[in-house]
Amino acid sequence: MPVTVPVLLPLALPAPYDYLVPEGTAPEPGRFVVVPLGPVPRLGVVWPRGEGPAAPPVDSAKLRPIIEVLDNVPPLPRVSLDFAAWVANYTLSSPGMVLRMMMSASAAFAPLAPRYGVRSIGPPPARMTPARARVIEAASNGLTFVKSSLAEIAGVSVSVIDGLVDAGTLVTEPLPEPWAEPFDLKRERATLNPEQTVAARELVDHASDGFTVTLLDGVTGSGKTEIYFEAIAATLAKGKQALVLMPEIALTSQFLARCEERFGARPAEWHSAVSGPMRGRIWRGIAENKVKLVVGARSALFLPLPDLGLIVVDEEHDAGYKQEDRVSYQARDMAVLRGSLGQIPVVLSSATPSIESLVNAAQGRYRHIRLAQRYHNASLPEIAAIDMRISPPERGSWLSPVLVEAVEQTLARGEQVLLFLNRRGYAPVTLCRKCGFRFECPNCSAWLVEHRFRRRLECHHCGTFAPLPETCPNCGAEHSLVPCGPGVERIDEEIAARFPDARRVLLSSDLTPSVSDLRQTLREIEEREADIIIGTQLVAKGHHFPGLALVGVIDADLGLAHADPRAAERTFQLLNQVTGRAGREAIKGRGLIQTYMPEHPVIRALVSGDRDAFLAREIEARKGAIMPPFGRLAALLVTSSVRETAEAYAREVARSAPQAAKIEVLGPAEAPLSVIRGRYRFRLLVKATREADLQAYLRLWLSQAPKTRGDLRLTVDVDPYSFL
DNA sequence: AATTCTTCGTTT
DNA sequence: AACGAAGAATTC
Repeated sequence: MPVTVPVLLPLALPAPYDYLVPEGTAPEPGRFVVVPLGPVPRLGVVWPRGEGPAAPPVDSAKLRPIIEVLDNVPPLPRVSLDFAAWVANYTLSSPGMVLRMMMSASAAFAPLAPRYGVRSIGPPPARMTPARARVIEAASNGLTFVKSSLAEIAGVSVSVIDGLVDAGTLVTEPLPEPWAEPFDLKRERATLNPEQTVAARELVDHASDGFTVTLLDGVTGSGKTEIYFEAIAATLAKGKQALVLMPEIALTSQFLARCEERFGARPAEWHSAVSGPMRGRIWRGIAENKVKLVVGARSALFLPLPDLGLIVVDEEHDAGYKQEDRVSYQARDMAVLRGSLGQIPVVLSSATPSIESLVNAAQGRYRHIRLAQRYHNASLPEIAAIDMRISPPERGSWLSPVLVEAVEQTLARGEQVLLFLNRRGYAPVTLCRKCGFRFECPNCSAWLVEHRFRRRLECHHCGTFAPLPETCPNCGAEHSLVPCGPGVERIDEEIAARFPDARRVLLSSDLTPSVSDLRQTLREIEEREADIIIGTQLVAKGHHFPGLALVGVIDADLGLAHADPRAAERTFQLLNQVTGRAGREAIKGRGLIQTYMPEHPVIRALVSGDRDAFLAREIEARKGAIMPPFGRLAALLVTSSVRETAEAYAREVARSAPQAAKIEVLGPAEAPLSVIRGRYRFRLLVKATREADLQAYLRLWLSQAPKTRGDLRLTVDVDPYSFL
């Protein structure tokens, strides 16, 4: 009888494949192995026998032996294997694709090239120069430096360093890993106010209870970070690993600095902008249980943390936690699942918690800690709506006179202003005044957005761009093209004209694509090197600007126009978060919201600060409609380059839907964004009650649905967030 | 996901 | 009959 083990490959396959192992050896589950797949060797992971979906037994003649067992790479911990199986099961994706996410650090599987640095060892060079002296001075503390950074500190070129290495003054040696430095848990912590102390105590006291979920729900500026720092400290003190998830990578820099202040060492950072070789080192450090604190984007959830003791999800309400492409998952929900598998506490932190989390707290599934006070007794910003029907902006302007005056007063006091508009570019639509032609994306059902800095028209859905022509492409008229509506670039233009002496910063993801540039800009704002910040939601999320006194929302109605069931909740969260940036410590904050519907419940809730009444209404509405979290949703998306093909197939799929109690199938309906990248889109929506087994239903349905053919694609999104 | 196999239409 | 492109099937 040949001895085999199941091996899961990071591919979209339904189950692991069996491979032969030499007699007497049995690589344990989680071990990385190289196996032949067809003509090519591939990296895979030994899977536990009998877990998850199994392929039908295979002809023993087909079995091929494992090529190599990677004993030098730390294996995936058992909990990661379980997690992969659960996530695959929950999201209806293949376990291989979840494994792929866990292996997204190819450098971790190659032999590690140690990084080298230089260290000063003494004898000064025979020939001394001013440049050399500066280097010796800079390196006099005896630490090992990365060559380029030492050169930068000393203000010399790298060749000077090389010269000193040749002269024997500096020596080249392997750099210690950044996490080799131990955390200093005895450091003096920030003084917590009584409310914070109680909250921190509660978190720390329950840290050993195994799996618990705590919703840390505190107004902006209430010091939630300081509170969960206590839980992190307690976790690190036990020698366990802690994971902090953040929705936006740009936010992590301020968090890293605070960690360093609090614990005296930097956590490992994990997101898409971390370089390949660095990913490899961090991945290994984590798998070897040497890295104890990780801060990262949603993908960090799939790191091989063998001794995880705490998960914190910061800004838990943020829609950025939902991944839509490939495996679609909600990182906040998967974090809770990971916590339950690891029997560890999970902390969800937010100033505007998601309705899902609030309901879970209200129903006793989550513990609920509320903080009503701002840290250092700073007061909450005063929020007011500007009724644009009563105080309309002048012609060609987007700012109401009320907002303009408030900006003037704030600048006069030497305080900072933030103007928020969640729309990139200069103008969302450009049309011809003569014939009414509008620029539309050739591949998507969307208007092209004018970007004046880049001097072109762009599609925000597929990325195509074209230069803005001089004449109308339809009627040939000259000087007839007019931009309609504002984007942040247009607000920037207006501010430049109105306040020529103010120092402006325009923050938009397309203008500051590199993380380091963005971090630099955020730092400059913090240092008060700007008076007016104009930005998209990039500025709304988490970053703290100490000098900010006024936040102006240019168009509060933007997010409310959609028929999206979460539109009101999301708009409330976003605007509460962005206005909450105003005023901390010594400065009294103010938020002004431009709107054409000041009577809308979202605007009223923001102005009155009565969050609970607004949320209670939203919760009741969800309950009545059996929408999440009172019911469950899944979306099926059918796409094809031919409209009729997509529609006909979507109907076939709908017809094949099994009958089930407590489950309802709606559609197909043409998606609101009916074409993206040249593909026509039709949607089906599955509504189920909480008791129904949604995944089992979907699996049954998909197994009996007609096969896709040609360029048809069918994707499933469990717990969809976007309805476009 | 990547490669091989199958089918079908076109070319010589 | 030979060739090529496009789609379907297979990989332990």
